[in-house]
Amino acid sequence: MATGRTHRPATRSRGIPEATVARLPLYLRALTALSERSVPTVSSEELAAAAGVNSAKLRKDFSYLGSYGTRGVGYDVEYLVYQISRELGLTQDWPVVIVGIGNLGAALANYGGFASRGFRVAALIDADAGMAGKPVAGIPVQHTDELEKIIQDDGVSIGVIATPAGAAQQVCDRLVAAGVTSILNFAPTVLNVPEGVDVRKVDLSIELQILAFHEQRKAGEEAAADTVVPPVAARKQPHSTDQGPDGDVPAVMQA
Amino acid sequence: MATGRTHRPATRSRGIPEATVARLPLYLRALTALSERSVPTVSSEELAAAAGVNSAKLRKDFSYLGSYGTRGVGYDVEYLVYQISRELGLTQDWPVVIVGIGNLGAALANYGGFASRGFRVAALIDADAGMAGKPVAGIPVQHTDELEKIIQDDGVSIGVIATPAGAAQQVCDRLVAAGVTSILNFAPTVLNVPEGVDVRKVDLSIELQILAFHEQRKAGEEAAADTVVPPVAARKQPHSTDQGPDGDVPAVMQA
DNA sequence: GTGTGTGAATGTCTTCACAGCT
DNA sequence: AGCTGTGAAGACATTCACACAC
Repeated sequence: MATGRTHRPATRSRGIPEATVARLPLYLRALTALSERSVPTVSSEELAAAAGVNSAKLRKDFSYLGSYGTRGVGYDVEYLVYQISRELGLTQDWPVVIVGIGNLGAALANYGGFASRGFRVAALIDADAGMAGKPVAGIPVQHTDELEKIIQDDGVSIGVIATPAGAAQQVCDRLVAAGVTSILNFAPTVLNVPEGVDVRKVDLSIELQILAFHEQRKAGEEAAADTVVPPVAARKQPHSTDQGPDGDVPAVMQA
Repeated sequence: MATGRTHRPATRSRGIPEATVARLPLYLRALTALSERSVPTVSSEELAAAAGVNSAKLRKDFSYLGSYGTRGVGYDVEYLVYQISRELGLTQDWPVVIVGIGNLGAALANYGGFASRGFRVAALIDADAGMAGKPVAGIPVQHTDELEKIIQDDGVSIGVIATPAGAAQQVCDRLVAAGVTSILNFAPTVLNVPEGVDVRKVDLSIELQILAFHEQRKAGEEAAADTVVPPVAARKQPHSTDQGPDGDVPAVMQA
């Protein structure tokens, strides 16, 4: 699945499943919190609870990275933080441009977790000439004309699109032409990109619609006490919390 | 999987796969665009291209809803819009509260796709008393004290959390206690909720980290021309576009 | 005893390929 | 002739359950 999976035996090969990659940031966040509290080691059970997944999944995930735990003891927090950071490529820092500095763009620029985790806002870009020079989150907004120059000068490979839907494809084309190969798209549009460029999208309205679907389902069920289903007891999740967190199976990897 | 799947044969039962549910909003958006251009019918191939998926997947997805197409012809646009809207529960309108009116909350409040698709912003809530009364997107911000009253009076079942991470769990608890059963969480925290409450999370920093992983991989590959992999040709996606869109396999459905 | 690491089993999603309706 | 709808195959992901290391 990954781009070039060689046929190596199995363990520690290149070839971490996408589902696992999507959870690594979650583990990393939980581990960072533990690290700040100076907790030295953690069991899969504890860490899984903090990350909102179940422990078997977590252990399987970690097994793709290598054998970083100690049987009977658990995982060394600092060591794991480092290993996951490295695996995710966060030991280097990635310059990022944000295009479209409306409320959303400003929110992103102000977002703390940005700078803290290997990302650096290289530039804020907006099409409105009136915004040029105005500082947002301490960084002066620049006009779209500067886009190509900035990307090339700073070696930016990750772009964030926070423009209205109508402008997104055009911005995307310019980003890609200038050398960006990963795009995080907040505009509600499907972007067309050439092969080799990754796109991930974040779409508020889609998330809400999915919630509405489940919400509707719940309402329908109350009325349907005629089916074979015991009122509410039949739900999954036998025991504890397990913030069935979400999932998110990217498979972005495309054209 | 779903809450109470009865053992009925197969077709048109309750039991639309989560992966399908996650794509329905995408189809709906593409169909709405076609509808606005007064296109009467569309083939699975065309619609799939517009939504950024492949046509087999789209047909399979629609088959869970029923047989709404016509062989040799395609799908009736208006009819499909209606059927998908109904399936997603968008024919009723859902009052939503947004808690935390910073840049992000304001961006969400201003987001157009909101009102247009069955959602109505019932209230904007912020803990800062200084913001009370100030209009955002034409709606006056209210203080957190009003939270419970608003939820009960308006019968709000969907809440959006756009607060800082530190406040999120507390806000969540209050939302749930007041009757909210679906939560869209923008704060970078794992929320603990009782069984029966759905949580979806949107997390900028996680998305960026996933992009960084793939970005790093690309960089590594260029150097690794020693493996059995032809430089760049081995990538998937044999032919056309197919905005390998993303995926997103929720499985939220839990406690 | 305790908790990791992992084969094997199960479940879910995607893709193929073609029968069957229009 | 064209395009949908869907069984069957394959890929992927999760969960189980236990051997093994500490």
